Amino acid sequence: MLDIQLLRSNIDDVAARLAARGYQLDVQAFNALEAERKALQTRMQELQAKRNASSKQIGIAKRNGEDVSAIMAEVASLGDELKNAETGFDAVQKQQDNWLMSIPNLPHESVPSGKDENDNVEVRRVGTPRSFDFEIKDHVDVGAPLGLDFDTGAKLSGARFTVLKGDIARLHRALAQFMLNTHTGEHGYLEHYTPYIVNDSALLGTGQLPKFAEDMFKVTKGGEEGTVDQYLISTSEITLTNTVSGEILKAEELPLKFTAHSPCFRSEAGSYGRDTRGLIRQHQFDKVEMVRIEKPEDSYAALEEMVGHAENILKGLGLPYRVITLCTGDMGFGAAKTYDIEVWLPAQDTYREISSCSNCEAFQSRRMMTRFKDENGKNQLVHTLNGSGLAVGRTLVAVLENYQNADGSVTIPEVLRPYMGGKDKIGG
RNA sequence: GGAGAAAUGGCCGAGUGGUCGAAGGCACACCCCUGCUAAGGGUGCAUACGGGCAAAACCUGUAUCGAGGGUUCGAAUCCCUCUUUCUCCGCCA
Repeated sequence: MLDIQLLRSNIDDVAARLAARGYQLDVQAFNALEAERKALQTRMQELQAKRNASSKQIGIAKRNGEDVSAIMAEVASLGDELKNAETGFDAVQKQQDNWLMSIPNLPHESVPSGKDENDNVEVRRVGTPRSFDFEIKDHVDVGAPLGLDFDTGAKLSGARFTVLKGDIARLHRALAQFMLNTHTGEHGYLEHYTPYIVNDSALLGTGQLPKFAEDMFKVTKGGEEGTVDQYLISTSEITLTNTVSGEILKAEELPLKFTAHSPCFRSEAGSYGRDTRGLIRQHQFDKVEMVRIEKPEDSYAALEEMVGHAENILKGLGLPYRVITLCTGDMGFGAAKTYDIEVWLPAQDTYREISSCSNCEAFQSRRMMTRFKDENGKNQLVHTLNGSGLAVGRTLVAVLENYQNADGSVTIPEVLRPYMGGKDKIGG
């Protein structure tokens, strides 16, 4: 959520910055709504003040045993007018809130401007794609004999669900373990285990709602709609970030660095026909997530550091990758700046996204009301960051493709072998 | 699932219809006093939004005592619904 004060004082500037990310801010509509709000609020508050003053007088008069019928009559006449003013104000306020909640974040000044993914800027490439002296297979064909089973997944749950069996299930688990151990042991993140079902308030906090309900899986308890809507998490960014919603943190507690391994559920609405083959785009996939709660002045250094933490996983696994800065037009709703990490997939002969690290600045904390007390004792909104470290399913894809051998086996990256009972390869 | 109790400021805790945004204590900040320590005295100390202001300081208004509704001229206090916590019973991995 943007600061409404900024909209009030600098709306043209805000509109221009939003235009860079392809969002048309309706300045006129805002100004009209704002004028209406101001008039209604002033009127309402005047009436409330009048009522409060009269009620106070009644109290005093009664205590002194005086006659109060005159004041009673006077204040009674306020009733309807006050009720109307309150109703009107509430309606406008709600309209303004909903609208505000649907405006994306402002891009940071360092973000390259551009229209779509073609305007993203490559920052660096690390590692050299391996050259193969045999006909390579994609991960679907490499994985099939090892226990990668799309048919059974489809039988159980439909398209975009998969069953992993045997060594490949273990490899999948090994990847998550390696990531989690690295982030907790070497990067200083606190491991969390969190719910996979959350209330809508959490999704409002991190920005999945109100705008992106169609991307989520909604769940019901016993088949009945409860008093609050609940959803499967699409990322543990939601739970990790919302652990501090509504809190006023102490400055010395910051930064907070959280990590969790969780499944992610995404309806993938609107992606029919895209990445239908294989594990790339699933309704359910695992991810190890990093979340950081930072002081504003530290958040951009933290973003760089967190990208480095995600990169360390790829370096450890020996997978070639590149880091790109998303342009203004390609960033997600809540991000002020995003780096994507793309891993080399030899069968696709291209780099594919495997991590996304974003600084949301105060966009989420303003929605969640997460603040900290600064040196002057003032409450300031924190900055929130999140990043995949990494998407486990896609990492599995990358390992299968990059480490495949001519005989159909897959070499296990060195760092994973302790998790694989010491094996150096599977299959073949 | 059943029965009961509870939810108040950073924390503890008083407050059952009227100068209550809320006593008191703790914590915290500043000042005074005290030759250390401890104790004592004073002052300050919730949040959001609106208006005044170019802005800060400040002044002022409104709202907020788990959430949402209701009764009333007036609600922390009464009524309803919900949420959460605790105790007991049942069920269950």
